[in-house]
Amino acid sequence: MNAKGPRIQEVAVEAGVSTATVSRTLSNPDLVSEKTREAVLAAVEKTGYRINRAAQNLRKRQAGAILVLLPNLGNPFFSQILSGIESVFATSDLSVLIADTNGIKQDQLTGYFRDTRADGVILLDGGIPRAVLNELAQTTPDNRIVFACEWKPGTDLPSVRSDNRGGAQQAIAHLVQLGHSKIGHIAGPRNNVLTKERLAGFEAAMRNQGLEIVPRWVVDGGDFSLDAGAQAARQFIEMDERPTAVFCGSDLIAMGFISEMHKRGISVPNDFSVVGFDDIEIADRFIPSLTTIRQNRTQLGVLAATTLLGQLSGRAVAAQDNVQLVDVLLIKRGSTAAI
Amino acid sequence: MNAKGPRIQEVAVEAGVSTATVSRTLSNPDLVSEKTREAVLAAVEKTGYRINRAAQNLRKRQAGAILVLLPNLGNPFFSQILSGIESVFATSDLSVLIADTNGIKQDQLTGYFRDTRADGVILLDGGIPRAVLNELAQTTPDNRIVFACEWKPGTDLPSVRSDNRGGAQQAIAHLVQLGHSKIGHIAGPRNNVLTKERLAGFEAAMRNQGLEIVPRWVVDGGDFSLDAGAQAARQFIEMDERPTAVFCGSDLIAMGFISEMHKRGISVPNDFSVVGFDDIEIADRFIPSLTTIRQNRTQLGVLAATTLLGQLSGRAVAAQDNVQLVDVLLIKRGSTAAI
DNA sequence: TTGTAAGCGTTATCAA
DNA sequence: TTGATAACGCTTACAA
Repeated sequence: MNAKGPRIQEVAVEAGVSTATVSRTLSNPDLVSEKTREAVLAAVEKTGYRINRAAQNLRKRQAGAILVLLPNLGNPFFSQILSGIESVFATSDLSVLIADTNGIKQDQLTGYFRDTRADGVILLDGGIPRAVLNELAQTTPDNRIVFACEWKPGTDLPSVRSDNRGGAQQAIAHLVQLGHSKIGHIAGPRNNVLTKERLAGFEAAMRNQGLEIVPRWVVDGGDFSLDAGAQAARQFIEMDERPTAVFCGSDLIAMGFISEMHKRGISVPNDFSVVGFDDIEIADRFIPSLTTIRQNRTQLGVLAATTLLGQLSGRAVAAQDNVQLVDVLLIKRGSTAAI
Repeated sequence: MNAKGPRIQEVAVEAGVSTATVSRTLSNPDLVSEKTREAVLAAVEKTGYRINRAAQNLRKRQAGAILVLLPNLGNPFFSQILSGIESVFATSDLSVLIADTNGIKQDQLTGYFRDTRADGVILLDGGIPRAVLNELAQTTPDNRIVFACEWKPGTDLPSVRSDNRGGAQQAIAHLVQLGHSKIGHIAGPRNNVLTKERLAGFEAAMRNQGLEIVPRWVVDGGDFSLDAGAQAARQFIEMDERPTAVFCGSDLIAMGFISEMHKRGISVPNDFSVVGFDDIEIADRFIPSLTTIRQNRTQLGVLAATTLLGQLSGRAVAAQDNVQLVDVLLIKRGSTAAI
């Protein structure tokens, strides 16, 4: 900012007190007598005083901001989590910084901390290199890093996540209930932690139901995209024997799959039952509407933000709260049918 | 930040120069002899020095950040513009702050400036109250506000926008080419500036083509959502005489419309041709795939960011560049067909 | 080309 | 409960 308004000194003069008292009134009103407090507040009002954040941050040795690191800002899935995060910090006086890990270089990334640009970080990217994470952790002694949605196995940083395994199991249970026993899975990106959890949930559920896991029917999506689903559909089409149902690692995969099948004249749910994961907005209006596992993205964001806010105010995360699991919900729609 | 690294003084000692020289080396390398520059850089490397942004900002009387105000962070449309913005600032040393105007109160909003939290603003929300905008403009003498995507009529702030009228005209021309003459329009939210432009484009195109604008066929969507489209579909179904094609104010409206029509046994494109606006990711995989007007959202963000960055470095926006129009593109797909 | 030193606008310590 | 005052870590005249 260029246009500079009144400074604390002017307020002090106006109120007939010292700058220290003005400062106290604004940050620790209890330390000040009611009379002075009123006088100061009136002077603030009259002068239109606004605190200078840079000065405050310098003096308090803080950044006054938290950083949200996303793997892909253009992905609506992440931006909805971001929305939840933002809603929490909107009422604090911390600013929310964002950065996309997509194009970012390693040293830039850790620079965010060493630069004193952020007092804490919310990581939406479980794929962050361990070296970077280590450096982040080093420069933030009190563990001011929280994972949301994704996380990094082998680290003990607090994280907020959906019940991915449970979701997969609900999906399979639903398909079994509809009479399916030949069930496939289209996974997400191979090294993604969500992919692994959902796959593990799928396998556990299949075993529990006494169903055979056919390796050819468990295909690698490569990523969570529409194209991944379309690609998988082509693989299934070429098989001699196909499953009657597939559980997909994401809604986009599911929609890409259905869309490609449709092009080839194969109908969902008549020829194939399909379950997605996420419940993105369009799922309800897709043709057919998509049966899926709903993740509460806003809540993921809100919880992560609340956790970080707690840490910043000195509250340590209790050991049993280190992993906060958010329930998911099976939403039955038109893409699944009895066999 | 708590963990405090080396300060500029330590680097100076290490390099055997004054703090002023270190500062100069880092921000104005040209003012320093090559020999000293190398010594300083080596000292920076050795000590692991990182600048303290708060101190720098205080001294330079700046915020070191720009603010992006979005009407709805959860909306993928906006977050993709945000992605473009972020990519530009990632290489500057300005941070990108975000705030959602959705829940924000007026005084909080202007507070972002008076607080010296941001050196400039990119506004994605044309619906911002004029009072707020005025106050923003007052506290930012050099017009460090840029509109992206939406804008506020009657203000002369720089803006970057898609060619909404042109897009509407392309849509109508396409439908006419397919033999349609009974064409309706499902508009977006009534007071939205994009809605008005697209409606104006629709009307102009219809007149140019010598076609009648049937008032009943121009319906108010209320917003840009799927539900708005579904709601409009119900209205059309009840009509005695219907158009053979509709141009929609957004892809979501178009998909909601198609989805609802499908439920009622009315087929797109056989019974209805539908054109959307935006070309969101799913448009290509929707069933039927959606003919639409593609907006380059990333470019909108990039241009807005570049414009603001220019203003922050003192370059005024040339009068003829005050409105930067980004071309849109008709994407022909499966939701439109010859009559 | 480099160094000295005076702030930038707060907050926190200490004393009153 | 309040006030003086010394930092916080950097940049930038001005001087050398």
